[in-house]
Amino acid sequence: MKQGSEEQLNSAFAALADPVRRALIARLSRGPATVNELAEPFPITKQAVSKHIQVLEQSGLITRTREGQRRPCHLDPAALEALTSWIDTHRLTVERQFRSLDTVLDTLKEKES
Amino acid sequence: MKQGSEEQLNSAFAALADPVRRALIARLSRGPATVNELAEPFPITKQAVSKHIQVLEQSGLITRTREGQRRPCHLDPAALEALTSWIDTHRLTVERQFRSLDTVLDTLKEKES
DNA sequence: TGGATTATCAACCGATTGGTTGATCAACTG
DNA sequence: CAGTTGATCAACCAATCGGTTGATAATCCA
Repeated sequence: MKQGSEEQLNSAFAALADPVRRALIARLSRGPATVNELAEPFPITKQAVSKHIQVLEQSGLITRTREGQRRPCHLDPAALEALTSWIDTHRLTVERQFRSLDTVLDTLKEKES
Repeated sequence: MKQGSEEQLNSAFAALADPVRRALIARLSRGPATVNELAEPFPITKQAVSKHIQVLEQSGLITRTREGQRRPCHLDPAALEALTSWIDTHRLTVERQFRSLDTVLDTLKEKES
């Protein structure tokens, strides 16, 4: 599932945009689980959940192993970290920019008095 | 644009899933800009960019002010922070879980020897 | 072997998305 | 005032999305 980092961000953010998939992530953060286990709490078909899981897998947010007929899902913290990293870069940039604007305003105020 | 926090996450993550909108975010992190300024680098129509901006505004990631006929856009760092907060919660949970699994494995290994 | 369990594939459907063109609105400027 | 500029609205289109049902594959178990 190799992708450019741009496509990684596309698919990972898109994956998180769905509340069902976010609930799956939340569940998997507490430990691996199979499709049936993951599907159980939802009022939709197992096929629909299976599709959601494939979306998560393709985005790199989860990985899957084989255990006989089961395919347990595991959350990948590194993939999550890549997202916070992108967001934080820009958040910090804008916050820095705000702070330097504050400094300018403070300086002007000082000159007034 | 009041929404439940669930819908906030839906729309904010969906907003970040598009590379054009992420580029707009990146641009706005370096300071406010108008629609025309934002649209200039893109090979799509100004109307399309205007739609992207409306998506970003609805998601709460940006806010807009009035300056005569211009509508400058401003990036909201708090909205970004809400996203990293959600992601980090689950990332930390799964990392904690990994560490405790490691501990169990180490304990087993010790018993072996 | 044959039946249950786990999971996916395939085809389809309605809604949403990202883009277009053309018209319109609102505010500045001569 | 008329013309230009900044931005949006409206209608449309192809592609994607989230869901369904039904069939199929693969593994386990008795």
